Amino acid sequence: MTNPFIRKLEYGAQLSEEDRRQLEAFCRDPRAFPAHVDLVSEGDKPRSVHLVMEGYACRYKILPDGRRQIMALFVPGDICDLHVQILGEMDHSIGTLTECSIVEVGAEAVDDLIRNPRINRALWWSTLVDEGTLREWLVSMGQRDAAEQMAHIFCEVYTRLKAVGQAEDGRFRSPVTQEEMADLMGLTPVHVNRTLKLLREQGLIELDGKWVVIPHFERLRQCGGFDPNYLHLKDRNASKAEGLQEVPAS
Amino acid sequence: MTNPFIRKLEYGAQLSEEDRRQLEAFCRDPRAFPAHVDLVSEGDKPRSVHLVMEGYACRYKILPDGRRQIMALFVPGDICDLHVQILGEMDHSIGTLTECSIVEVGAEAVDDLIRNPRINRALWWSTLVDEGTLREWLVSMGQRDAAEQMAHIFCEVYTRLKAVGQAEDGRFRSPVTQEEMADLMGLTPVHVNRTLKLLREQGLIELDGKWVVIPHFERLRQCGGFDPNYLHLKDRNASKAEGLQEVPAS
DNA sequence: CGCGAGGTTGATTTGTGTCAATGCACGTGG
DNA sequence: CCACGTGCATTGACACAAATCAACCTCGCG
Repeated sequence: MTNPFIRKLEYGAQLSEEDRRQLEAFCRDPRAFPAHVDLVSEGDKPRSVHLVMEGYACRYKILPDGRRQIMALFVPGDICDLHVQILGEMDHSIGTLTECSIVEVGAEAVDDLIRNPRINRALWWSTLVDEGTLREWLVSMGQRDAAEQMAHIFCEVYTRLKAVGQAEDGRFRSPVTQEEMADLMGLTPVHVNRTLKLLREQGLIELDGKWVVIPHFERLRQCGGFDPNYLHLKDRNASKAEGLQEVPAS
Repeated sequence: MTNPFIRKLEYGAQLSEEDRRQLEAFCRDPRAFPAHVDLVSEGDKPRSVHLVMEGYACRYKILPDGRRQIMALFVPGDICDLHVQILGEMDHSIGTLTECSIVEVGAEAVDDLIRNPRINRALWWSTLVDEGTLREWLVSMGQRDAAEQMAHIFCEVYTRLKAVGQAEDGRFRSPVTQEEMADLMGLTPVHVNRTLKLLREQGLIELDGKWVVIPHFERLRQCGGFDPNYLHLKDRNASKAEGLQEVPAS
């Protein structure tokens, strides 16, 4: 099982072999995108739905004066805009950060998935986790200083990547520039650089080319005050008990 | 029509008389809560769903060292935790800010609503708007300085209250303390006080007891860079065309 | 080999936090 | 009816984190 989408959804519901086949079919035919291009732009009428299979993408907004805020990071297995067709127009943009392999499908294909109650439950789960992640980012921006925030986000990204088999033990690829990290954390590139240096000096992270190395996760976790509960990755067993129970259409 | 829940959902879908009766029945039996009590606490297993009919409530998180971040503000018509039963445990708390009148119902009652395709669409719409609001708050915390952020949030609250008939022309009740505003904006109470003073000096707002007065909305809007598109309050006519079209179960 | 994007560093400014004192309104009990 | 306490708002002096400005460095690539 190397399909990150299926791996991710397994955390949200107990899937059958048949469910997995259905999801596999859904992911057939990903398309390659270069780095730094928009998949959807603010103001667009939403049409297709995007699922990241490889690479990193993000959700962002640009203010009239050019300031940019990244509001979500998408890693393999993440769906960017499930259900957004309900809204008349996009209030933000979605773009790639790196080269990406992306499944782009129409609303009908999503509807097919959603008719499967276990998959529906899993997709709802992923929507709620996305919201929880956004909330945690808000907490980081509001209450944590730059070092805490950076440690927190490294912990989160590592945990999310690990969950879908996209991180090695204690290290993950991060071809993200410091300027992009700045847009993500609401800081200046200069301060991102200094903060990275600080974390390096404290031995909390190491940067090895395009890899981020976490020599001692527990120390980094503590620095950022990271508590993975908001990712809800441990619920699978809890939901196994009621895993076959139908989630009401919603 | 004074029911704020129905007024709000009218923005998300074209409702029939029958739909309104169903929603009205759903809201029967609100319960009074005092100010500053939790409706749901972090770590709880989620059970009931909460709908605010009167007063203000909020979603918040407290860090181990006591810092608090408010992540969402609920005004009359807002549902706090639709669908959260899917998750094993709450990753945040929900509490009242003022005295509140709140409808508290089990998941089954929500399922009944959701079987109605127009109401289902409207609830999806409200979920997406909540997410959009959260994203906009992230932008505020990341990119806007204290004055911009405060102007922005006043514009948002005024617009949301106006949409459900809970604000008068150019003024709304705000029995929120400066300390709560601080938790909401990620600032200190002292700085909130100074920022309020600044906005007052610039004639952008006036404080009259428990009322916030906006003498000239356009000026405040411009100060905060507020663009109401993320509230998606203008979509009703757009969706009227396809208003009766069934939203697929999801 | 030279150019450019991204990374690094230092000096300085600015916005916000911190600490501490004061004011003011309201409610309660003597 | 007054005295007091309590919660919230206000203000000032000062500390500190992050922004800003500017220079320089490094490395990959044409």
